[in-house]
Amino acid sequence: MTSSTQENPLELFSEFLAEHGLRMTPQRRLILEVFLEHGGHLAAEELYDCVRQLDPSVGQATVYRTVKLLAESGLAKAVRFDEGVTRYEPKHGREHHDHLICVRCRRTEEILDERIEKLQEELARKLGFVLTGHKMDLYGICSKCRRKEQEKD
Amino acid sequence: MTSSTQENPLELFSEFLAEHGLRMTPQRRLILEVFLEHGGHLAAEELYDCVRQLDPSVGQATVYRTVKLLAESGLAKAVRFDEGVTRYEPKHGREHHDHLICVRCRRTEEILDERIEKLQEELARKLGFVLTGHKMDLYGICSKCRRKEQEKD
DNA sequence: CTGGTTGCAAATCGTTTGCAGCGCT
DNA sequence: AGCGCTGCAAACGATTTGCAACCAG
Repeated sequence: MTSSTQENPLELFSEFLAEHGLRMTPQRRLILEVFLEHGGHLAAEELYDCVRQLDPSVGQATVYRTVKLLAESGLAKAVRFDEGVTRYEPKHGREHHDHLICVRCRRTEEILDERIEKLQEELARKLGFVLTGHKMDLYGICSKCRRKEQEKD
Repeated sequence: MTSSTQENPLELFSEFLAEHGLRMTPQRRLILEVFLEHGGHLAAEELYDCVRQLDPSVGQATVYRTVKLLAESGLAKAVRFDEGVTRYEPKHGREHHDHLICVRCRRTEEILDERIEKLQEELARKLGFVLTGHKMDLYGICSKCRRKEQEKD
């Protein structure tokens, strides 16, 4: 149970920082905690708002810089939906997944389909590419929002 | 051959404008022409550069505004890769497709796999969503770039 | 004429960066 | 002491908006 993939994120982040000649600080610790606790797809700006409530002295530049480090360390993953902002989701110990987003209420489901993943590989290989990653976002209207719209009619 | 889906884009755009109480202008005509002729995934800024070469009096705000109208009219489709800019591709009369992007040289292939499309529908339906659209970008290294990298070793 | 359209410049949004001071190690 | 870290504010790139002059219907 002490295998490296199950170490806690804080330690992993500290290790990453140390390996790169960087340091763990109270701000970074706090930002990481808030980020992990929230869980969802947080924009840097939103993360900043959350962090500020716990410690108003933290600057937004620090949040932006830290969230980038989290992405580099592999603890966070940057995701971009059809808006103009970069969001981050916790990645440590989590399986790869894609997203199903409700265009009305913005609720987001995580999805995964092995058959699709296989077909993606196959498709890329046929065109001479070696896949390094992919993103797939499905947009639709969730059942709750459809119900709401029917009530209006 | 005069069916509405095969009308030429200029007419379609004029119709769209008229239906919305808007007007066709020389600037809009020029921007549409340049956009269609280029064909690729053009950012508004790049489109502005092209247009400016033909008519330096056109302002960039006009280009940004027009490209948005094109997207609303259905003649263009906004695509966002992993950069920070919105690109537009001609959509009129074109089949839906996804993208396979080389992370080294940024070359982009258009791809389509019916099996994947079907699975996407199925996946969404299972979760109670009605799909309105999707985006799938595959990232990889193309054969040309792989060859280049091997030469360096 | 009227109301949409234009170019310009200023404003905005999300994000990055320069810098002087601070705090680990 | 040295080097990374911080908050601040200014800078940034992409995009949007306010406005007065302009022009299409």
